[in-house]
Amino acid sequence: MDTNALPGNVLDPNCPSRVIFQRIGDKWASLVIQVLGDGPVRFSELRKMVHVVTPKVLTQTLRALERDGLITRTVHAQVPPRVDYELTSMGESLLQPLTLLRQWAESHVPTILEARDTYDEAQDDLLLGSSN
Amino acid sequence: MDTNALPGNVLDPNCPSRVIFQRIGDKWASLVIQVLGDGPVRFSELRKMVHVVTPKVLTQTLRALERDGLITRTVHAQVPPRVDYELTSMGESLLQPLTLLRQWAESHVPTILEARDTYDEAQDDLLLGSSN
DNA sequence: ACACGAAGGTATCTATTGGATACTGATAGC
DNA sequence: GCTATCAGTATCCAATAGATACCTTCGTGT
Repeated sequence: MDTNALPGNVLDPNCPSRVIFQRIGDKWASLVIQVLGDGPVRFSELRKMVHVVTPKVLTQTLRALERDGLITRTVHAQVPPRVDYELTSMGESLLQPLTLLRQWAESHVPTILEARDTYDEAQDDLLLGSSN
Repeated sequence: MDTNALPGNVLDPNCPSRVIFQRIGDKWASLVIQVLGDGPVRFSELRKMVHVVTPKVLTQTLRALERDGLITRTVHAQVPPRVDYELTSMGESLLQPLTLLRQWAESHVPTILEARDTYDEAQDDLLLGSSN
């Protein structure tokens, strides 16, 4: 009997919502989506904008996002090749929650950096203080 | 509201906001914070609620969140020991954007699963194409 | 006296992932 | 021919996540 007949329970590892939640939180995926918020961008531009990501990892990220229907990949038959990545409407719908999160992060930078300093100093004191 | 001139630019790898943004998106951190949204929880309870996380990784996650001032760690001097983890007010302020993201994920589960099926079938067709 | 169990972790080892770097293939321009 | 461009692969190595075993402290049961 699973306690999660609900469609979404991020705490249940068997629930797809957890996988999806973690895909959104992916190191690069969320950045890519935010970059694409201003319109289609080609591969090499993405690499420059979301620096410093290696081509392998960027490709993996883009494929995963494409597979999940968040972006589209359009190959223009020309040489040198041109490939545009663009948000789908579902991808666009993710923009707002992601932006809120980014704004939270940006507005709390000073507080967090301060907390880190305090924490690190306390750790130093522990190590040096008792000489155990 | 100008989001580009802010001191934080998640696209800049040298900017702390990117590090913080990615800490929020961490696989376990975001789940832990949501669990703590209902009040303090002890270590062993966290392990059960956020399954399946190993103690090592949970400890790493909790330490990182504590260092960033998002949670507090309270040791009760008793045997067996009791350690409670609790959101700080900053941690609580993260709850809402995180909840929005979770709700987005949960509400888009069916669409995404469908997109995956479609994508995977297309890939299969490509691979088998020569023999079709 | 002895062992056991609970809670909150560490220690250690291996599997998976991420990252750096080099390379490919098609073609247009020199 | 030689080179440059673009969108990736291929390969190898380092960093991270995960599985498992173990530690400590003390109250309780036998």
